[in-house]
Amino acid sequence: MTAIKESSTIQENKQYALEKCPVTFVMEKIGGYWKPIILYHLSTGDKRYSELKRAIPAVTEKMLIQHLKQLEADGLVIREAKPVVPPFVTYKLSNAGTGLLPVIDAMAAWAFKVKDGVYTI
Amino acid sequence: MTAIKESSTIQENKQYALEKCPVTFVMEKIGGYWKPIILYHLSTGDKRYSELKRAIPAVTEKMLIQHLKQLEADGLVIREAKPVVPPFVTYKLSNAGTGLLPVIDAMAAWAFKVKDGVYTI
DNA sequence: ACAAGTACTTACCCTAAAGTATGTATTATG
DNA sequence: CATAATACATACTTTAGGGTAAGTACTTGT
Repeated sequence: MTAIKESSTIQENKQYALEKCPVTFVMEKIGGYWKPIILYHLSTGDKRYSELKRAIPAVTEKMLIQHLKQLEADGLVIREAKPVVPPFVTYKLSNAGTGLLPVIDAMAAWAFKVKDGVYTI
Repeated sequence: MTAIKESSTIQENKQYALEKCPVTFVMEKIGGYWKPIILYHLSTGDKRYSELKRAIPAVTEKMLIQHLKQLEADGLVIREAKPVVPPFVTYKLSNAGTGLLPVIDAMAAWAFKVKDGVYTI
């Protein structure tokens, strides 16, 4: 979980943007290539780690858990581990995570409008 | 506008995500620290370049035009330049850009819910 | 005995995004 | 004659994010 230099303009600006801009706040949570995709896959119900891995073949294991851990730390997903062997771990959306689905939907709606040429870009 | 290496895994994955995931498509357009903030400032009406600069003091000029140019290239904002001197350039939201406002609003709504403790994260 | 499956972890590298600093053209104004 | 104001541009450096590759622990199946 890559160390961050505690004093860099980029971090200060992130701080500024986080406080000033709710959108940036959301971006912090669901930004990155994989988080939205993970969220999407969890929106249809809980999934095991290995299920997610198979569902998103292009993601590396490092990226997958790294983002799962971040999503968990941000309270968007809930991890449940059964103390068995081989391990049995499932991930599911929390209330906050579920609350993000309308945002995801609004984004998807806009994306499809653009692709359907509704907006003559 | 930083040149991109045409063959790197990161670019291939971005491609994958762009095709598979409408959310990533939106992220491409409004991701980055400054784009949402710029969009937000333009949501209340057109602004001159210098007005934006003053309205967002933490952004550097390089970042500001770089993002404005990208937003323009993506058809989200429209640039209008009057051929006078000193230059007089205004930026405003296009239809597509305006179409994004509901997304921004949904994000803001979620962010405020989180901050108000609606979701016991 | 050894591979396979599970859910990770860790060390190292590479690249794209962000930041710093300075320069450009044009005209008005003191 | 020099400075200010406008809207940029550009060379160079830094940093955070993403990728590669390999290893860990524990058990079941062959």
